[in-house]
Amino acid sequence: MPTMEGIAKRVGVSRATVSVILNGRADSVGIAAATRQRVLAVARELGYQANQLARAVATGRTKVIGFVGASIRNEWTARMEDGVLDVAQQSGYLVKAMKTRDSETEAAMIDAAIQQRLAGVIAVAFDEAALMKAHAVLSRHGMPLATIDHTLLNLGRRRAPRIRVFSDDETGMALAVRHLVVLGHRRITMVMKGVHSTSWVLRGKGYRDSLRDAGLPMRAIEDESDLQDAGGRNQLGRKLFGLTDRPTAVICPTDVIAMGVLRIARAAGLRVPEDVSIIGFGGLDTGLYADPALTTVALPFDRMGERAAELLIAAIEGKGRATGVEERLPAELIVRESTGPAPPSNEMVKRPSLRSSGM
Amino acid sequence: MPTMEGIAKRVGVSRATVSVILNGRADSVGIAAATRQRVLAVARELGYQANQLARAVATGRTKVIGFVGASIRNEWTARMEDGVLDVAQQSGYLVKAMKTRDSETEAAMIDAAIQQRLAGVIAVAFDEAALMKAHAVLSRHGMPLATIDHTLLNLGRRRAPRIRVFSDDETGMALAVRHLVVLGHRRITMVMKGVHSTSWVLRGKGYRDSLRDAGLPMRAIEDESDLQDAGGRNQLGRKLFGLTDRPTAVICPTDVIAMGVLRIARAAGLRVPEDVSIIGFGGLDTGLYADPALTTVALPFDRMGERAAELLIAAIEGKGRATGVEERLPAELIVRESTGPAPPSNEMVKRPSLRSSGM
DNA sequence: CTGTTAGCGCCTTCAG
DNA sequence: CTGAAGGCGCTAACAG
Repeated sequence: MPTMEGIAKRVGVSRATVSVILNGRADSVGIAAATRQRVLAVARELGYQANQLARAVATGRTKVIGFVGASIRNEWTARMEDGVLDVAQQSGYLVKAMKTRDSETEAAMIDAAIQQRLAGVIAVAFDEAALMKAHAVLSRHGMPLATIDHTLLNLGRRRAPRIRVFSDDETGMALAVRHLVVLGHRRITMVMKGVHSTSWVLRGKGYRDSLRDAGLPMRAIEDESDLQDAGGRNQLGRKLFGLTDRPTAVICPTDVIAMGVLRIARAAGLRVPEDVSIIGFGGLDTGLYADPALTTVALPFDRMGERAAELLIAAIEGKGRATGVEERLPAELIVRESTGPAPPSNEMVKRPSLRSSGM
Repeated sequence: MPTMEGIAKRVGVSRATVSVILNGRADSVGIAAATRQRVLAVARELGYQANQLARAVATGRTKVIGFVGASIRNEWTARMEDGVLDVAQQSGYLVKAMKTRDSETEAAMIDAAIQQRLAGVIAVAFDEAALMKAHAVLSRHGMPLATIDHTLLNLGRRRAPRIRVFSDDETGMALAVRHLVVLGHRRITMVMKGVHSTSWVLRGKGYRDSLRDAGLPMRAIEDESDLQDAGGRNQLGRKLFGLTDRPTAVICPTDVIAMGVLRIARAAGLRVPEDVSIIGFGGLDTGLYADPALTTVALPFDRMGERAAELLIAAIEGKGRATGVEERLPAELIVRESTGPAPPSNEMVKRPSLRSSGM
């Protein structure tokens, strides 16, 4: 564990000189090239590694940001963190990853972030109350906060403004509807499974508004059954395809639900996309491996992480706007194989065979 | 940004007293309850948060470990990190996540870890040369290293022994074979797609050995085609099901490949599992959403992360064994829907219909 | 029980 | 161009 002190006396200069050289300000201050060479050589020889901790306490700033979210176990959160890591690292920042379970641990992690004197933190999908508190605590310590979520909370822009990055779920859903309309679909239903978050609300709104704009009838099917389970699939299957005017296209609020609907359709003897088109939402990897590969509206998770990090770092380095920054990132339609032209209307009366097993 | 100094003079005691109280050693040292109350009260009132950085430079130790791996974008790496986070946090440790791309960034991240004076680091799937160097550098600074991988490198156990956690892919594969054998399968082939790592070698070995033990003929099909692509699937389809004595079961080295084979089988008009059983390897989430849900050999990614963290922290705190620690974690067979009894032998001659499109 | 002193490794004026 | 001095916030003996 070589220290500047060591290098200094080994070379025969003051440790201040060593400090200047090792921090790259050698020429702005003016150091003899020879001296610099020797110092650098000895540093390398000794395997010197700056103690960033000591440096941080001395300067009062750190190049470390925090990423705190529920669980990296979800593909979307993992992709966000991945994006954060990418830009953080290439900007010379390190990231501390923290996992939360409830608003209690959320608060605990915020405290930890402060104790570590992080330069800023990125919070994903915080509980509203926890978010307010986190913002208050953080801004009190002058630490910028960036969130990746859909909460519309106004946190006040006095001290430290919030940086907010989120996806445009509403327009994304409109993309899905338009895609189907262009393909000739007229009976487009959406499967709903409760409302899990603001983003789900937005997806529902996108569906309704676009359908209205297109002058098409809207039909949302509420369902709470477990699609991992044959019985659950069977139940949704009846609601979905049990009617004579069954939909020619179904929109799902997530890719996982779409995968379930894919199974339901197949079990009902419906071909995808010939008899029915199915479209997911999210753009998760799993849709790539579906049969047929899932058409979906991809959300820019990686990009959201990247932007949050970029904006946060800009704020940390004083290059950002002082007022609150909000950035809505566009969703993108990825057409794969589960959507196709609407079946000719005479075929539309064809009733699917609803077996009670196998679904 | 209240400091101990501030609290001290606010209460009217020395900052040493404050330090003792705030570090919970109040009664082991002996402090008047009244004093303690006041200090604690003021600390809370001021919103005091200890500066862990300063504490670290003073004590020379940190409660921060590093997790460095290729990309959290892969479900397995994400799950490992998730496991690490779980045990680290509940042990009072924080984790710094670092992403590497090549052996160059691997080395850079190791340097960063040292500069941050981390307590230890967990490295995932490092390049062999980088691993050797990392171990050398780290042990030179007295930092324990835990790896999650299959490299058999002997790094010497002198200074800091390596902690190694890995999955038992070989036995896992034996589980898969046994499962199929019990179901009556006799023609079990394995799809190989090059050898990507030591773990793949182990999987192949597990397949061959178990098959030999069962006295069954072995058949591994080498294939490099892209299963995302219909043409690629078609190609593998011919190799797999084009023969008269087509296999009744196929084993895949990964779940993603298994998903592709599922598509191939369906396109060939083969029912799964009635006509052919398909089994994956890995236990990724995507297999859950397959149709039929994929039977697979699940690798304990989360657990691997947990164990690596537990072992590393034990080493950090001096509770671990001084010699190298190796831990092989068992794989687990998860039977879902893609495997079933072997078809009666008279059916085995049935040739699948090989359409050239749709596969 | 409390205060004093020294020091962790580094940074930052400010004289020489 | 270089050295000395003081400080960051906290810990760790060791006296009072």
